[in-house]
Amino acid sequence: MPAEAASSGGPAEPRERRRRRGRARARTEALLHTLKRSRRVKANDRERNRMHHLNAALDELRSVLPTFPDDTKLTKIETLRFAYNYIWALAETLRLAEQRLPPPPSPGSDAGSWLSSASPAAPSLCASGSGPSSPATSEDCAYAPADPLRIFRGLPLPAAPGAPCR
DNA sequence: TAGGCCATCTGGTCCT
DNA sequence: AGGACCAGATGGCCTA
Repeated sequence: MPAEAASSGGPAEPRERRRRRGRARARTEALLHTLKRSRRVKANDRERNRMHHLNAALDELRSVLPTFPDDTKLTKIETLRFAYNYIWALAETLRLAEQRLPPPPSPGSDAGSWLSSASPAAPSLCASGSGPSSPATSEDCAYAPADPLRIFRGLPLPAAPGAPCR
C-alpha cells in the first residue's frame, strides 16, 4: 500500500483517487439512506398492523358490552371506562346475589367459590387507585356508578328506573 | 371555527 | 439486529 493511501485525503493524493473515494462515499450514504428508509417503512407497516390488532380487540370488547339500538359507537376511552364499570357492576351484582343465597349444599364443592370474594380485585385504571369496592373515582375515571346495577358510560342516573342511561 | 377523536408516522427504548 | 411497545407530533374528519 502506498504511503499516500494511509493518510486520508492528504494533499499528495491524486485527484482521480479522491474523486473515486467521494463517489464511493456517496454511494454508501445513499445505500444507508435507502436501508434506513426501508427499515422505517417496514416498522411503519408493523406499527399500523399492531394498531389494527389493538382496534380489533377494542371492537371485540365493544361487541360484548350492552348497547342500545340507537347507540352510537363508543369511543376508545368510553369503551374502556364502560367495560371497567360494567365488569365492576357485574361482580357487585354477583356479590349481592350471593349474600341473599343460602349456603351451598355440598361444602366440599368448589362450585361458586369463584363468587366468594367480596368484590373483584379490580385493577384500577385510575392513577389515584380507587379501592376494589368501587370503580373509578379520579378525574380520569369520573364515570363511577353509584349503584352497582347502573350500567352506563358516564351520564347522570336515568330519570326512570330501567331506562338505559348513556 | 374550535375541540374531540382517530389514523398514521416517527424516534426512542426495551426485549428476545 | 430486529421486532414490539410506547408516546409525541401531525393532519384529516366530524360535530356543536
